[in-house]
Amino acid sequence: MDTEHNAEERLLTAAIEVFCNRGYDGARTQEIADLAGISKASLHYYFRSKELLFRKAVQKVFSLIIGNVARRISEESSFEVVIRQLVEGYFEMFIHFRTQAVFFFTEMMKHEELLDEIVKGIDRSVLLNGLMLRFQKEREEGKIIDMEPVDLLVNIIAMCGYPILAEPLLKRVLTLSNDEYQTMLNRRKEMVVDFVLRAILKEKE
Amino acid sequence: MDTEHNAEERLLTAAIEVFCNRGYDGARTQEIADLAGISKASLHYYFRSKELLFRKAVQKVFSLIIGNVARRISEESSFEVVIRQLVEGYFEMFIHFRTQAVFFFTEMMKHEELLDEIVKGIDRSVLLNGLMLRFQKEREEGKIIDMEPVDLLVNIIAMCGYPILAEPLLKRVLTLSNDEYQTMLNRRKEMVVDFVLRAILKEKE
DNA sequence: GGTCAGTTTAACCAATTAGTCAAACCATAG
DNA sequence: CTATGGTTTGACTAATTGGTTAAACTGACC
Repeated sequence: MDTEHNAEERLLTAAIEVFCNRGYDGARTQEIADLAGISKASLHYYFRSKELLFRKAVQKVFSLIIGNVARRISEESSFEVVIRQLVEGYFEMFIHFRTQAVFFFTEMMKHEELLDEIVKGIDRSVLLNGLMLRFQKEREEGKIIDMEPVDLLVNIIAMCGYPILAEPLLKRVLTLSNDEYQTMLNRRKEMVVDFVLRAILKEKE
Repeated sequence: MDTEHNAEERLLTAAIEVFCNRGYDGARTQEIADLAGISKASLHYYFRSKELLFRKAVQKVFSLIIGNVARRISEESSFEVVIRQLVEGYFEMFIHFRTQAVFFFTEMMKHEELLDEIVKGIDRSVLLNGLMLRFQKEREEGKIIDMEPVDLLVNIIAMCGYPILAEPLLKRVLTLSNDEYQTMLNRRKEMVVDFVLRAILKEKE
């Protein structure tokens, strides 16, 4: 726990950690306060209620994650490079924000109205206008196979995210040790890029 | 709530529903008992504690899900057909058991020791020996590209499962209406099969 | 009918927990 | 110094909730 910043910031940071690890219902305001090194009464002074604190925490997590992705896919490089950057970007995002991502899947399932509020506030132009148009352009130029850009994007995100999100389960079902699983994850970055390019590029070398 | 079966079964069914919707911490034993139409005291009579009931519930859910997958991929058809069956099988599994699958990602992250116990009890021969060997065979015969069978399987599961698990989030980030999202999911079954086959088949038509 | 094991429940208990509040603690301006 | 505003907290409360218990109920078997 950092002890530098002011009380409000420290509480929010602590809240993110506790909510991500324990979920909304499992989180205790006392634990958040303790982690921040501040009394529980102060927590209510700043955020009024657990629910309000939760909202602020979710918003902050989401803006952190989103910022991280958008930064990487604004390039104007060759198509292959764009795919590679995209895969690497999502991969590292999911590794870095694994607990937060899992947290989103579950908590947001229960608090869907919060998602509306949050997604409304983000800038999707990079993703939707930048990236999707680029996919569309390649398609129209006949360089890639005829598929919906959105399907391609979802495929990429899925192949990057799923093995990280489902690690505890996959590891056991596939009977892989921690090391073996890590090896698999390491080779996936390159593998997914190749897999995607083979699936969509039209010219057969 | 079915009222046919005996108390124990009804409690377990109710527990699965409540745990999947609310998570372990969010679930109330009273709600489970009410849903089963049985007193909370009886719940403790049969299962001793919330924790024990939770374990039984998780085990039952898992065996339901697993059974559903294994049944579909035991075919000895052509490779293309195997891929298609696999994709359709996982797709329908994720749609049918969506809340349960999300539940697994979150709760099992917190109770990893439970996963060990559960996965130990299942039969992985169909998946690992049957399917993986088939992939391996095709690879050795030079029909498909040189890639690890496990990577291929993970890619398929990921592309089937992720869009369903992440629906609430994806729907909003991609600014798709419910109908549009449904349309996307519907075309994915065919699309993923094509995508995979293009990525792995060696001969260029 | 009587008994006995298994089942069911209303009433209760102890522990936990989100939220409150009045008093104390600053810092800064007058 | 003192007054004032924002800040901080220990002590408290009301409500919830998992779990217990003793008593009642049920049906099978003698």
